[in-house]
Amino acid sequence: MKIATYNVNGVNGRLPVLLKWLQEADPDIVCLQELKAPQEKFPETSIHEAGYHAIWKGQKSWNGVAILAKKNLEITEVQRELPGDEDDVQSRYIEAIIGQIVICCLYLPNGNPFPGPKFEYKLDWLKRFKKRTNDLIKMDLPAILIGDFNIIPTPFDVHKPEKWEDDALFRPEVRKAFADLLKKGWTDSIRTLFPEEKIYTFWDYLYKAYSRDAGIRLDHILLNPYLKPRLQSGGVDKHVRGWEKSSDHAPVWIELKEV
DNA sequence: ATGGCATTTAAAAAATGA
Repeated sequence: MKIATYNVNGVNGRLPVLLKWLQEADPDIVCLQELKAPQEKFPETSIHEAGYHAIWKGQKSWNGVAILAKKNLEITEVQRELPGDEDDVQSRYIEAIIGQIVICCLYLPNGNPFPGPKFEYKLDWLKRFKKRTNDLIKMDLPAILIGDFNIIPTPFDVHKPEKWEDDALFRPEVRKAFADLLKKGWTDSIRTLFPEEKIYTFWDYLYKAYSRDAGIRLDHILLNPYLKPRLQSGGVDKHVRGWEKSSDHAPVWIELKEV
């Protein structure tokens, strides 16, 4: 079972890139972030023709998340928002059970500029997320937290850490939130597979960041203790970032052993 | 130290991103 996450940065603007990658990578389950499309503008037909069905939560202009699965895999939707704030109108969370695994697809708030209300929103979102993930650990089910966390977990995950000290992606508060998840028993699958390697998932469009490999690692796949023993392989499809009209993120994927 | 890029919405320029 191959499971991937990809911040597409506009699902319609990037549709050719998304379809090309789907065909090449052939994942069973894909979580998408930053659809940047209202609910009715999700390219359902094209996704279908590519061999997938999907659930999604859109929003005009910004945010938006989706879960795609091969048509032979049933998708049972569990949540279409992160519980805990009825006034939160941003489409950043969708959760489903597929192949007996709980898949939590998330697009965590960016939080910049720090300090300010956007950073406070990020911290609040993290608080709600912590509650949800603690509930999931208690439920004794295989579960994955997957998506664009907008968190650089450690200085090793950024090209020039000194330039990011006051950035909302790297602030101690959010790094601690990520570290707390690991402490609770979630496994950072990519870092576990490649403990010593420089691995990035995002390269800015500016400054020739991709050709200089000046990146950051923001997109993560966390496994609960039930799933950890099934982790087989994984990686970042870095070359996709070099394609014409690509997102500024690259797809990240893992493979799980069948039970 | 500044600006450099790219999306959406909507018809120019603003908001957002990381």
